[in-house]
Amino acid sequence: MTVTLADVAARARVSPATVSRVLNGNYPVAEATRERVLRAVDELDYVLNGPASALAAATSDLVGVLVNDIADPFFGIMASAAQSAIGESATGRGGGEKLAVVCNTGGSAERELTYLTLLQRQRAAAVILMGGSLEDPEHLAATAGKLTKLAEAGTRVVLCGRPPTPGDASAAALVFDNRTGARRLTEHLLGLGHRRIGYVAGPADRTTTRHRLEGHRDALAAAGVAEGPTVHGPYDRASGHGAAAELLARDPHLTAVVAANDTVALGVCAALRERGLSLPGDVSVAGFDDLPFSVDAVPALTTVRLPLHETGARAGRLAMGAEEPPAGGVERVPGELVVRGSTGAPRG
Amino acid sequence: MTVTLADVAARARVSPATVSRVLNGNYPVAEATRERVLRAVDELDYVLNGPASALAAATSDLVGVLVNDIADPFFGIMASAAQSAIGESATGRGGGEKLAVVCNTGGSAERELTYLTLLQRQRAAAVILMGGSLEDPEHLAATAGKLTKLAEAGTRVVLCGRPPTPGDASAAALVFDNRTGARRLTEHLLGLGHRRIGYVAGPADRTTTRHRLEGHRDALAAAGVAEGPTVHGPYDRASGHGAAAELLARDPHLTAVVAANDTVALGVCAALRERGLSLPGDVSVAGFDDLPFSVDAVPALTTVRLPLHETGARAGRLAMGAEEPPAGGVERVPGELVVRGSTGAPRG
DNA sequence: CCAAGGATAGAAAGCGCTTTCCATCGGAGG
DNA sequence: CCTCCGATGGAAAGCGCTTTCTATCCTTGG
Repeated sequence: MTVTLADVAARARVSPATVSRVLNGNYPVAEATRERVLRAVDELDYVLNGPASALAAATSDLVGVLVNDIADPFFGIMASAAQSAIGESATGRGGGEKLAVVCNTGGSAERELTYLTLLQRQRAAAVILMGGSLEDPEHLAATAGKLTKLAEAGTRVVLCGRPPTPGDASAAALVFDNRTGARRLTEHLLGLGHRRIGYVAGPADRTTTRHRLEGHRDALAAAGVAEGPTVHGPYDRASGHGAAAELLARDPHLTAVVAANDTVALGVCAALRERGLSLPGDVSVAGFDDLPFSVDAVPALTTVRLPLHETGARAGRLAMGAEEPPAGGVERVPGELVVRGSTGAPRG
Repeated sequence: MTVTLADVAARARVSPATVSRVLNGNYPVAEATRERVLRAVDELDYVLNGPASALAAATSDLVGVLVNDIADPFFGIMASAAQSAIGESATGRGGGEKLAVVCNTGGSAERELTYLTLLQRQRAAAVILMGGSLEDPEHLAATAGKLTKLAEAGTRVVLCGRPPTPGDASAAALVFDNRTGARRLTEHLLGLGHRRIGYVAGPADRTTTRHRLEGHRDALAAAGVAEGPTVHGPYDRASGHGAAAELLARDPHLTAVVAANDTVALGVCAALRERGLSLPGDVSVAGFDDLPFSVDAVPALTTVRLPLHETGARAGRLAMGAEEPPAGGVERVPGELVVRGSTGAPRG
C-alpha cells in the first residue's frame, strides 16, 4: 500500500498534525521534531497525496495556462516564460511549488470551456488565458460567466494577449496593441511608396485578427489609399502559401503583402518565390510577432516585434500574485516595428 | 458557498450516492431519475470537486506531458498531437474527459523530477515523457526509481522520443531512430562528394545528441573519411549561428555542415551567409527533424523527417490505454531523409 | 517559590466524493 | 397467491489530509 501521512507520523512518533505542519511549514515546529519527521518522510519515501491535501485545504497548487496552439512558437514562448515565472515565485501555501500546466485549446471555444471547467474542478490556484479569443457573443458570455465563477472561487484569472471579456471584470489583462502595431507596419509600406497592398488575415471572428486588420485599414484610410484584396485563413504557413496566389489573382499588380503573422508571411514568401517573383524587388512582404526564425528568413522579415517572453513572464507573476495588477485591470503592451530586408520601395 | 453533490442530491430528491452514479455513469440508474439529477446539476450550476473525487476514487483524470522545451516546435507538435489523441480517447472512469497538461522541464533534470513528483502527488492517470534525457547516471537512477513508483501506483508511463531508462521496464517507449537517420544524412553528403564535414551537436550528455552524433560518425567511419570539427550547444538558433564561425575557424575548407536539428541549421545558414558564403555553392547545410519552417528556408533545408505528429498521437493513445504497447515495450520509429536545396555537390 | 504566558504538540472534526453492502419494490414463474 | 430475482436506490464508511481548539511543558518575572 501507499505510504500515508499517518505512517510517517507513527514512524516519527508524532501526531499526523505535526507531520502536516512540517510539510507545509506554516506553523512553528521544534527543530528536533522537524528533523525527525523529515527523516521519516525520507525513509518511507513518502509522497503527499495531492487530492487529499487539496480537498482539506480547499485549494490546489495547479496553475492552468490555456493556449490556442501549443505547436505555434508564439504561444510556446509565452507559455514557457509564464511557466518559468511561476516556478520562480513559489509563494504558495507553505511556499509550495506550483504545478504550471499548459492546456491546448486548439482555438476551439468548446475546448476552452472544457478546460476551464476541468481546472475549476481541480480548484486551480490560477488560470492564464493566452491569445486572442473568438468573438462569438454566445461563447463570450459563457466564458465571462466561467471566469467570474472561477474568480469567485478564489482562482486568479489573467489574460495575456487577449482583451478582457465584456461582462467580466475579474481578470487582470495584458493586451498587445495589435492595432497600433499593424498601423505602423502599413504606414511603413505606404512610406516606401506602396499603393497596392494585399492582406492575409487570420481566422475571422478572432480579436487578434480583427485588431490587426483594423490597424491596417486605419493606416490606409489615413493615407487615402484604397484597400487591396484581403484573404482570411488560419495562422499557419499553408494559409499564407495559398493566400498569396489568391491575392495575386485578385490584383496582379500588388507590390506588397502584409501577413497576419510571421508564420503566414513565410508561406507568402514561398509562394511568391515559386511564381518567380523576387523579394522585395517585385513584392514586399511583412509579418507580425517577430518569431525567432523571422530574422533568418531570406530576405529577413520586416515585422512588428511583440515582447512575447516578457509579457508571458508578467502573466505568470500576476497569476502568482507576485506582481501588482495594472491599474484598471488592463494594460496595453506595445509592439515595435522592425524593418528588415523583406520590404523595400516598389519598382518604378 | 460552493454547491456540493449533497446539494444536488437534495434538490433532485435522491441520495448523494445516486448523484455520483449518474455523474460517473457506471451503475444503472433509471432514466427518469437520471434526468432529474441532471436537471438539478444544471440548475445549481454544479461543478464536481476534483480533489474530493480523486481522493475517494484514488485516481485523477490528469495526464502529464513532460517536454524539454515548450517553445520549440519539435515538442509543441508532439505535445499537441498527444493532447488531441488524449482528448479523443475519452475512456476514463465513467468516460470522463482527461485533462492533458504539458509541463516544461527546460531540459533540467531537477525540474523533471519535481514535475514527476507533483504528478505523482496528483495521482496522475498517465505521464508521457517527451524528448531525449540527460545521461547523468545519478539522474537516470532517480528517474528510473520515480517512474517505477509511478507505474506501481497505477500511473501509465510512456516515453516518446526517449530511450527507456535502464532499470525501469515499466514504460512503453517510442524512440526515434536518430542514429540511422543521422547516418543516412551524412551518407547523402558523402555521396555528393563532401569530405570535410563539420558538425554542430546538441548539448552533451543527452541521448538525442549522442545518437545523432554516433550515426554521423558511423557514416564517416564506413566511408573511411576523417571526422571534421564538432561543436556542442543548445538546440537553438543562436547555437548554430555561433557554432558556424567556430567550425570555420577550425577548418576553413569545410564544404558541409550537419546541424543537430533544423533550428540550429537555420542559425548556421545565417552565419554562413553573413560571411558571404553561398549555399549550397560554397557550403552545404543539413538539419534534422523537418520542422514546418524548414521547407521555406532559403535554400530549403535538407533534413531527416521525423513523424512528430503521428508519434505524439501514438504516445497519447498509449497513455490512454487506447492502443496496445509495442511488443517488448520499445518501438523504433524511423526517420526519412528529405533532400532539398541546401545540400549539393562541393565545388571543384 | 508561584502564577502567567509563550512555544509546541495532540485530538478530532471535517473537506466532498465514491463505493460497498443492504433494502425495497415490482413482476415473473410456479 | 406466494416466492424469488432483477433492477434501483439509500446508508454509511471511509479516502488522506488540514486546521481549529486544547493541553502541556518550560521559561520568565514578581
